Amino acid sequence: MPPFAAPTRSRARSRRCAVEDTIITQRRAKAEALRALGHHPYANDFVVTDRASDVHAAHEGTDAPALEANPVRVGYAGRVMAIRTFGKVVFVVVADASGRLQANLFADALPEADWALLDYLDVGDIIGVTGTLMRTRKGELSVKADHLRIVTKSLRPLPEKWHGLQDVATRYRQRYVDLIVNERVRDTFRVRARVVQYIRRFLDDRDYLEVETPMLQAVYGGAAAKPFSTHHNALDLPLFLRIAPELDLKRLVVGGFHRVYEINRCFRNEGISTKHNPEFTTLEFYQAFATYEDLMTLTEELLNGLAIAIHGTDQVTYGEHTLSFARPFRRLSVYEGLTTYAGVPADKVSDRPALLEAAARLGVTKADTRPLGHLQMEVFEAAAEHLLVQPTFVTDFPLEVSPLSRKKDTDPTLVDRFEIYAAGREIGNAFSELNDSDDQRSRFESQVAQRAAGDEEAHPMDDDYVRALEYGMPPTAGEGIGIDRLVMLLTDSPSIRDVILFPLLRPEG
RNA sequence: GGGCCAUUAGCUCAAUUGGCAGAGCAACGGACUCUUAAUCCGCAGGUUGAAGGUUCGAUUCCUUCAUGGCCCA
Repeated sequence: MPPFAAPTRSRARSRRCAVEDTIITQRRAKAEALRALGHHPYANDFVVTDRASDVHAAHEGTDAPALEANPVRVGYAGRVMAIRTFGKVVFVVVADASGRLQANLFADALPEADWALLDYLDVGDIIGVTGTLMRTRKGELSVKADHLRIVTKSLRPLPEKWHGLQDVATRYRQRYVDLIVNERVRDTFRVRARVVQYIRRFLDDRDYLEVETPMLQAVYGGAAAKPFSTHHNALDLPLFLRIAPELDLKRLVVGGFHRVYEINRCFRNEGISTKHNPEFTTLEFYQAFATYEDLMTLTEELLNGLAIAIHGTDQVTYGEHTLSFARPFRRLSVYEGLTTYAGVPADKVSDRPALLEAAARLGVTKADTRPLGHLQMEVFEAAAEHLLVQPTFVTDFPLEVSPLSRKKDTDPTLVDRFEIYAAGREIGNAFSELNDSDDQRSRFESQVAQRAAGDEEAHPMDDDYVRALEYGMPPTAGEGIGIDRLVMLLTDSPSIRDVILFPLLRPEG
């Protein structure tokens, strides 16, 4: 950085924060005033006995006379989301982790010392309240406070109450603020947790074993992608962050764990978009003595059950679409897709000039140098991918783009593989696994050759994986599902960043 | 990597052809014992993302940069 830049930037920062600083200064002064009154502004001794949502659930139907006749004591704590002052009555909207419950502060019902705290109370503070349940004249179930504590003094002002926080950069950088003020964001991540929980239960119930395999790998593989590189100092060893757990999971199948799965992070050193974050979460599962067709059935069951578990129906709204997860899902072979969507005649799907013509028509560039299978997939993706809105199994992929998949018995140029698409995006990828070790070795060799020819995403050789197959892997089918993309569908989120708590951004200046 | 768009008060947003930079919420001072985005009175808050340029005059036009968004690769 040029030496003259530093003072310019620091001056800009202090200027920008000048007003905010006055608010922080005011609030810090309030915290000091609380200390002077003998109140710890960061006390940790308030006893919480109730949660807002439980209180609402338990007393939803209790009317005002009943609450007066049989007083219900409540002690709860949460963040102040709104303060409405009417002289000797103050209404405070308090949000805890479960929901909101209004505290009604009456001057004649609170100790004088507690009432005095109102002078130092701001929206954003975390308070503890005890009192009895009541209903306001408008009927709101709320707490008539007989004790108020400021448990945590907040120094920074929250975003505006009605519009919340809109600026996406701030929402992602300061997710904690986003979560405080945007209810929908909290819901999204609650759904995400339920999705993962559902999947675990689904697989556990089917006797799959959950495992954890290395994220740091000396040899990466299992997908066509560029890895992150790192280095282990003690071993002086170059390492990669895994791009997929696939090869380790299949080693476990060789070892006798015939049903395994892993839900965890993968890393790909590639571009960022609404569909791509450099680190993302996948489910991968492998089942011995199964075929990719078995996995289509299993996938239908999983996604259908998941939609119903989350939304209560297999019809899921995503943007302008309604996705139907009713079984069975549509099936479409790559060749059918080339004909239907790319206008390639059915007898020309392996004809290079016909594919190049379609590629040119679709605006696919640099297609002419790629092996046939890559060309077919580039044309397919350009023509069809964005149109596959309803859940669709795309089947029968070319061999060249599937170096770990089993060849079709009926056509050795194709493999027993499918990808599941929904909302115009790939959600998952599955195949009958290649367990012929000699075939696998030669597939790796051709990958290495493609790599040498400039394909940075081609697989490197993995001798140990071939050695594992030489011991014999039972016939197996395996699948990977992008958890982030799946959660996007189930939470109606347009960007992957909406379903990742802390998506990657450039550091702040 | 390329194209387009955006960046104005803590937050959400205005600002006519290049002519005094505004509002709501939040804050601050005050009134108010039933509000639900409470209401009312008052007050304060800005080097308009950064650096240059054109101009008597720039939030506005031009260049570069930064950050973000969308589309394409």
